[in-house]
Amino acid sequence: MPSATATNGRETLASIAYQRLLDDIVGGRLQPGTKLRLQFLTERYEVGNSPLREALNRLSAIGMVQREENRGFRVSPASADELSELIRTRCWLEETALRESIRRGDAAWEEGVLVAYHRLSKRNRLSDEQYVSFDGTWEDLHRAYHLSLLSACDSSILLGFCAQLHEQTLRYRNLSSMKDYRDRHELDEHRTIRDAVLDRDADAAVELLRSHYRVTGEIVLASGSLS
Amino acid sequence: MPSATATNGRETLASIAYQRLLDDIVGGRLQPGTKLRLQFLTERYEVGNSPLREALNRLSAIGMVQREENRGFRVSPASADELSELIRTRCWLEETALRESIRRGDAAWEEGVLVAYHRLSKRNRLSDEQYVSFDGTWEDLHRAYHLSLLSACDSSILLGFCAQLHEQTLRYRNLSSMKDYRDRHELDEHRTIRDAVLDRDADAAVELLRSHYRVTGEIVLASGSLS
DNA sequence: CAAGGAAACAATTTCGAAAACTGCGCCCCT
DNA sequence: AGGGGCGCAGTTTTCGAAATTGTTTCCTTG
Repeated sequence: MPSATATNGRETLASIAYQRLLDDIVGGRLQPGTKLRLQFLTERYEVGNSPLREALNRLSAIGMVQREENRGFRVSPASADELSELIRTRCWLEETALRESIRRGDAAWEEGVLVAYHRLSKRNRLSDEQYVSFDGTWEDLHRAYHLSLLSACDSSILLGFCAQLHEQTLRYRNLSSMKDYRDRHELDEHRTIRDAVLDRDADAAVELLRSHYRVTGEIVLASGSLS
Repeated sequence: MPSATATNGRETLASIAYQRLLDDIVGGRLQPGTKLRLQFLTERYEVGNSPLREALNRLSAIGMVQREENRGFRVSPASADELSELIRTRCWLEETALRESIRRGDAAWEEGVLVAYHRLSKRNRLSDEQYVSFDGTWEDLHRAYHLSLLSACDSSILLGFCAQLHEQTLRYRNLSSMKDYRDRHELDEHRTIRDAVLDRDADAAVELLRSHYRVTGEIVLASGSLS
């Protein structure tokens, strides 16, 4: 099967449109503030307007697009202010989740963190082209790693909020033009965090994680490209 | 104009359906787990299925309804487990927001808290029937009071999450059959919290707020009516 | 009699067109 | 020259019907 729309079992046009729109917004291919006319979207994604409206409504609920009654949708604007608010909030929420996770996590959780880090580091050494597997993109592995750290916090609600913030900051990262930033010291940071977490050193792990986010944020901010 | 659909300027059928559905779900008039067939909803709210689907999609993004591809929507189930997760998460997030609010809040914020409490207490003394004003229902005032406490945290994202959790727990409160619980000691608790907040005593305020939520949660849990 | 499969039914999802709304330019009037 | 209203083009929103999917029932078969 060549064309892979593989997510899980069921698919509707609305979900497909949702996924592709989300990808294009997070991936930076749809610039912040862009007006999203239905005619344009219909041509681009080859689905009717009903599924598109469904997708847009769902995206507006997670803050990826803005809705104005009777005036349609546009990609959520991006600003330096919003980015720092995003990072600040993310630090708060993930501190809570991480402390709780370290406090409550069992052996299975530790192993999950270990495996997630392993996959990420393997993908980091090998380039995207060499690395052929079922695991998904680097971003998928990155997301999986970060969420695995928090996964033992025993609140799927909090976990969902953190995932939402992850997606939002990922968009800012993709908007700034730092393509090969990936291999800088990120892997070192991820390893250090992993070690602190597995040592159950909550204070150290939290400080490392917050610094990880703040540094990334500052690089994005410094790269210009934001108002 | 007799019939007041007054929110603000613009209205679409989709927004109206969204509001009414949200009201009915939070108000407990649509029981958890209820299958939401479009035909039924069309008759009940007198709008076509396109606006209804829009409303349902938006509601699913904030966790009020569940969506299963190709199988439609149902009101999100309610369980004792989810309620305690909700309360736990809410305590974490509001602790963060409240501490930050107390740390950063200015005079305008203090006055906002004061006014919100005043309106709530006035509505508490007078019954709904006596009290005629532009302020909205008791629940509106209650929500406004709680959010005013957090409003200086300088993160509209966090504030939005807290509002979402408020709505979810409100649904559980309405599901349990404690009608006249309102006047028990709630006003006392609200006053005590207000005083601690205006004294800038973060530790005390947080402890009072968390206890406020936990006690309410336990009363709801004790009232039975949940699996 | 149980199991498998096809057909009818019920519900959701999607499409295409009509209706409603917004924004803008134009004209008229003062 | 300036201000206000009218109408037109473009877009969104909504509706009603068609297509798709899931479910049940009944018939056939081993």
